[in-house]
Amino acid sequence: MATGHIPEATVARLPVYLRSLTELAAAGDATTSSDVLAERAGVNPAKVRKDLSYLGTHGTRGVGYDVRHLTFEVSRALGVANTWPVVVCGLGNLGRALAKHTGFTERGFPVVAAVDIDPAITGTTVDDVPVHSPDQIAELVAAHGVAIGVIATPGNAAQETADLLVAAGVRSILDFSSTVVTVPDHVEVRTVDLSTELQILGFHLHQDLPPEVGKTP
Amino acid sequence: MATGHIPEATVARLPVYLRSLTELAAAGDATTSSDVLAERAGVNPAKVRKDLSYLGTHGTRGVGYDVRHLTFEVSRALGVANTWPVVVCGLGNLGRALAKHTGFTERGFPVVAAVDIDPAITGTTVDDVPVHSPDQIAELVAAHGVAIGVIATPGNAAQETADLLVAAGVRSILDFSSTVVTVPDHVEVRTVDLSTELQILGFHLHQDLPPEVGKTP
DNA sequence: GCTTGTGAAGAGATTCACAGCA
DNA sequence: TGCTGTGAATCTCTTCACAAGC
Repeated sequence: MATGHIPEATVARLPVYLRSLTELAAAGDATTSSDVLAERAGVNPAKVRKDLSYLGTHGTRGVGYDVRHLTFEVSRALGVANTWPVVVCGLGNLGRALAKHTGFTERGFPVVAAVDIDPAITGTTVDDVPVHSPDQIAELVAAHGVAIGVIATPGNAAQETADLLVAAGVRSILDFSSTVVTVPDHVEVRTVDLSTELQILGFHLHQDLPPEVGKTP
Repeated sequence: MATGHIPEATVARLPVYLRSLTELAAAGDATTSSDVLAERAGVNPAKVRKDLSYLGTHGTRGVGYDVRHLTFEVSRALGVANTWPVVVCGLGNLGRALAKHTGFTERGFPVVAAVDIDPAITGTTVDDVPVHSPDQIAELVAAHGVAIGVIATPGNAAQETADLLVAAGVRSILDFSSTVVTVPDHVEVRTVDLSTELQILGFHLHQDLPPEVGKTP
């Protein structure tokens, strides 16, 4: 199958496959199979094969996939050859951790700047990342070719921050702020809400509990 | 409809609705509608109505939903009345930020302890959260009734940490480690992988680029 | 009037199961 | 023989569209 449209659900799994492939290569494996990849990625083997078929891959029937070649194909599909500079907005506990996180740069997402409203820290650096004031977002985006804005501000500043990022031309936002930000259609937002994740886990813990009495007071 | 099984996709949206309802109540609104909730949650109004119908809600046709009552029903469905103590494993940049994060306690997920392998910090505290060594996980879980383990260790320690948590009786894990951890069926794992999120955004940025030349070298 | 609640249709993702081929 | 690639079946989630009812 030729490289056409790749389903979202598949896109979300490609980074996991890529990581598994890197580990397999490091372990010296030249070939692998959908079973092995599925085991490592924690999914069904048929799903792996279908996912990879969207990339126009060619594994070898009876043998499996060439690790090096598949790594190349997954990498190309994800566009990991590109570097997308990131600006982190909001330097609370989480923002600071994200600004310091070295894994981002390794994967092609260098944190080129941070932004915070506190004048006491603008002008300083956090692990070599310069801290600027929010009204410099447009300049920063232009100067560094920033592609992705990370919002780690308190909830009440999130929309405002998103507006600044969008106005500056950023087309992708990763939002940690526990709020729903509204952006134009051409901007993609992914939300990571840590409290929501815990609440989902809490829901299932709660469900497993014996039924309560007095459900309707 | 009576409170029966609630679809996963719905469960994942309930915390967002709950937050919207809290804001509406704070703003003094006594009633609201699926349109308003949909707007705030960034979803389709029909989805809101269908989601709420799983809770066995009773809005009023022609009027809408009573904010107070709906808040109560969503809260009950999520089980937010419960408190689920959390232990944070791994005190790197991210683990430290999570241990300090005050929003968790506010939502019923107090961080009662942290765990790290570095003997230099065991015995200390991070924002009043005591730091212990990993071999004390079982004790900590038993002593505090820990329900949820957060894994913020480097990838190579994640599985080992998960095993300790599971052995100690933890039934829910929130994994930030960029690895797939394997656990028994009765344990629920949710994975939050920051690099993967960026890679998904990168994929779409890359897709919007003009087609490259030399796709197959 | 206006908004809920819900069958039914539609879209998307997952899984099965087996033909195809090294 | 063994593993891929994929049509078909299935399941899940979303969206439509409208009857029900204040």
